[in-house]
Amino acid sequence: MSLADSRPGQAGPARGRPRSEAVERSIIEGVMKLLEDGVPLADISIERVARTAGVGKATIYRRWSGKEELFVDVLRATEPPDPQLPGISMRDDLIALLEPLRRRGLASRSSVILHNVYAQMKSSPKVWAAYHATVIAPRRRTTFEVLRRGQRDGELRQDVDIELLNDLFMGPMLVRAVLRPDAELPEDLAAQIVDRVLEGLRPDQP
Amino acid sequence: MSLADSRPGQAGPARGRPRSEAVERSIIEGVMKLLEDGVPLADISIERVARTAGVGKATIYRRWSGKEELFVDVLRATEPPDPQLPGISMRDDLIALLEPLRRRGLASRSSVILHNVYAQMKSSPKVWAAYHATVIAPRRRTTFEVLRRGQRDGELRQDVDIELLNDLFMGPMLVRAVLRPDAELPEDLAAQIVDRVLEGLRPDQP
Amino acid sequence: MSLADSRPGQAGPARGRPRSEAVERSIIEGVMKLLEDGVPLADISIERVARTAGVGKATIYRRWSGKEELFVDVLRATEPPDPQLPGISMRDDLIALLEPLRRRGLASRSSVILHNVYAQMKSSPKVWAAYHATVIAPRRRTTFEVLRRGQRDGELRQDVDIELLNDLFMGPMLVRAVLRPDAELPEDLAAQIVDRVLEGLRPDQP
Amino acid sequence: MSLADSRPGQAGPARGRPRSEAVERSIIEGVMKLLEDGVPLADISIERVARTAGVGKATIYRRWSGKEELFVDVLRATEPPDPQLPGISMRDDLIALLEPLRRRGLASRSSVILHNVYAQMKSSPKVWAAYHATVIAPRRRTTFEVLRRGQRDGELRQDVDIELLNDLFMGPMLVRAVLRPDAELPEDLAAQIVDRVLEGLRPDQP
DNA sequence: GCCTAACCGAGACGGTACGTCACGTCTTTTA
DNA sequence: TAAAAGACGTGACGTACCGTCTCGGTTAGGC
Repeated sequence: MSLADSRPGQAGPARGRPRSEAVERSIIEGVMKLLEDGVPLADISIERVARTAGVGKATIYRRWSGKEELFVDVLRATEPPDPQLPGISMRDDLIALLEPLRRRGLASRSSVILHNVYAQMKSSPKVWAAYHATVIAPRRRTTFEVLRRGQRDGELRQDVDIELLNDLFMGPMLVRAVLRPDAELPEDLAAQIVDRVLEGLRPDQP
Repeated sequence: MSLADSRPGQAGPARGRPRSEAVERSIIEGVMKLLEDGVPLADISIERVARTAGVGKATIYRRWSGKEELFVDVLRATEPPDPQLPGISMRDDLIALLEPLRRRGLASRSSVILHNVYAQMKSSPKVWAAYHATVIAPRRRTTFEVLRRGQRDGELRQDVDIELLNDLFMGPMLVRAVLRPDAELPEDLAAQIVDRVLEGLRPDQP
Repeated sequence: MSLADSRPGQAGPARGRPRSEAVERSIIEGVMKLLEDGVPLADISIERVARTAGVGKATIYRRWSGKEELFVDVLRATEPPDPQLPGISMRDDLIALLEPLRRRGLASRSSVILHNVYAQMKSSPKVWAAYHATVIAPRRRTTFEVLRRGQRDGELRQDVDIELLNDLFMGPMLVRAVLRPDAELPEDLAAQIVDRVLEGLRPDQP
Repeated sequence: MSLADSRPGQAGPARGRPRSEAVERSIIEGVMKLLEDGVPLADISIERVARTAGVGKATIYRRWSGKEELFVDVLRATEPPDPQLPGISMRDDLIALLEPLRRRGLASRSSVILHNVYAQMKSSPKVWAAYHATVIAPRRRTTFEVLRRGQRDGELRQDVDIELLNDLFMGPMLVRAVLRPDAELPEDLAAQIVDRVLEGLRPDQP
C-alpha cells in the first residue's frame, strides 16, 4: 500500500533486524510537524527530517527513494477516508462525495500540507502518477458510477456528458483550493454546487 | 509591471550604467528554453539559467530576489493577452474569456511552463500573491462584470450567486489543467461549459 | 599536532564514519603539487585545491577553517626535521642548526612553497602565531640552549647578549630568503656566518 | 617615479581633461586609513578602496593595473627618506643606515602597513622586483659603499666578505620585523649590532 | 566661447571564488 | 542486519570582487 516497502528483492523470511514501524511513523509524523509549524516545503530537507525524527538519513533512504516519494506517503496519511455514500439519491451521494473536499479546505493541518505538498508533487510526473492512481482516479470513478446510476434511475438526463459534469462538480472546490485558498467555504457549499449544476438537467426538462 | 525593477531606493535620474533590457529578455527566454527542452523544474537552478542565458549570476540576482520571483515573470511572459470581448451577448463574452485557457492547455510551450512553474510558485505565498493580484484577480473581475451585465440585460437570472457561477465556468478548465493534464480539450469545450452552466438559468425559467 | 583536528567538541569514542587520513594527505599533496607547478599562491583557491585533490570543498572546510590554516599545515609538511646536534662543540651545533635553512633555500620544492606561503601566512596574526609557536619558537629555544651551553663550557664570552647573537646567526639566512631569494648560497655559508660572528667572542679575547 | 602614470602611449601634449592629482592622493590615503583602522589586507578590495576614497573603480584601474601595483605606491609613501650619512666614521654611517629600520619597526602606522603589504607584495614577482629595484637595492648599494670606504680608510679588515657583512647588519632588524614583530627594539639596537659585528674585524686584529 | 577629448562617479556586466548546505552514498560502531 | 552517526564527492546557494564596459556629467586645453 505505502510506497515505503522497497526491501531489496527476496522471498524468504526477513533476515537480520526487522525494520521498526515506529521509526516509519516517526518520520512521517516529523514531516507533518514541520509542515504544521509553518516551515516552507522548500526548507524541508531529508537531512532536516532525519534530525527532527531523530533518525539516520540512511534509514529514510532505506524506505523511500527520495523526498517526493516520502511526501506522497505523507499526503496519503492526511487523506480523509473514502466517504460513505448514503446510496438513496444521486444528489445526496454527490454531496457526500464533495463534502470531504470542503472540509479539508477548512482544516488547517490538512490544508497547509495539501497546499504545499500537492504543488510540489506535481513537478514529478512519476510521483504524481502514483498519487493520481491511488487517490484521484478512484474518486473520479466513484463519481462516474454515481452519475450513471442517476441516469439509470431517472434522476439525470441521458444526453449529458458525464465527464464534463464531473468537472463541474469538482471545479469550484478546486478553484477555491488552488486559486483562492483564503476563500470562505459556506457549510452548504457542496449542496449549492450540486443543485446549481443539476438545475435544468432533470429528465423531465427540455 | 514586471517584478524585475528592484533598483535600490532612489528617485533621481538613473546613475551609472543602465540595466540592459536585452539581458532581461535573454534570461526569461533562457528559462523558457530549458522548460521546453523538458528539463524538470527542480533541475533548473539559477546557476544553470545563468549558463544558459550566458549571463552572470549576479545579473539575475540584481533583478529578482530568487528563483520564484523570476518564475513569476516567466509565467507572466507566457500569459495570453487579455481577450477582446465581443460585447454582444453574455454567452459569447464568457466563451471569449474561457477560450484562452483552453488554448493554453494545448500549446506545448505554455503548457509545460504552466504545469510546472504554476505548481512551484504556489509554495511561496508572497510570490503567489503577486501573480494572483496581477493575473488572476483582474480576470475574475472581468468575468464578474460580464455576469452582472448579463443580469442587467436580462440574459441571466437575478438570484444566482455570481461567485459560484464564476467558479463553475473556470472549474473544468482548472480540473483538466491541474488534475488531468493529459485530458483532451475539444474545440467547443468553452461553449460546452458555458451552455451547460447557463442551462436553466435564463430569467424566463422557474 | 596538525591543525586539522577540529572535530566538534565531544569526548566519547568517535561516532559515525571516521575521517579519512588518506584524504587529508591528498589535500596537502594537492596544494604542494600546485605550488611546484608554479601556480601563484593567489591563484590557489580552495575550489581549485578540491579539484586537484579530487575532493569536495566541504571535506576541506571540515578540517581547516580557511585557506591560511590549510597553508600552515602545508608549510609544516615541508619543514625539515629538527636537526641532530653533534653535541661536541658549540660551533658545530650552531652550524648544524643553520644548515637546514640553507638547504631549504636551495630545494626548489620547499623554496617555492616557502617563499609564497610564508609571506601569505604573515597577514593572519592567528595563523602566524600557530606557526611561530610550533616551528619558530622551538628552534629559537634550541639555539639559546646551545649558546648557553657554550658559555658554560667556556666556548663563548659570558657578557654577550644571547638574543642578539641568535639574530645575527639567523639574520643572513633570512635576508637571503626574504630580500634576495635569488642569492647564491655557498656550501659553507653556515660555517662562514658562525665563524664571522664568533670571531672575537671567545672568552680569551678582550 | 610613481607607478601611477600608465597613460596610454602617445607623444603629443596631453589632450582632454588631465588626471586629478587630488584623486590620486585620496586613493592612497584611503588605503592607509583602512590599514590603520586594522582592516586585514586580504579584506581590502579595490571596490572597498573606491568606496572609501569616494572614487569610481575605473579611476583606480586607470592609474594602477591591480591591487599589488597600488600597494607598491602605498608602501613607497610610507618609506622613510634616505638617511643622511654623517660621513665621519664607518661605524656612525652604518648606525645611521640601520636606525631608520629600527624606527619604522616602532611606528604603528608604518609598521602595520609594512607588515601586511610587504608580505603580500612578495607573492607577485614583478611587483616585488619594482620595489626591490627602487627601495631595497639602493640601500644595499649605499651600505656596500660605506663598507668599502671603511676598508679603504683602515676601519675594516680587507679580507671580510662585504656581502655577508651587509647581511649581518641587516639580519637582526629583519628577524625582528619578520619573525618577532612584537620584539622590543632598544634605543641603541643599531649601535649594538654594528659594534657586535665589527668586534674583532678591525684591521689591527689577527 | 565653443569643441572635443579625456576625466570623473556610478554602477551594470560576465566571471570566479567564497563558505554553507543538502543531496544520496558510504563506512563505522552499537544493538 | 538494522540503526544512528557522520564522512564523502557533488553541486547549488546567495554574496562579494574581479576587471571591463557603458552611462550622464565635468573640466580642461586648442581653435
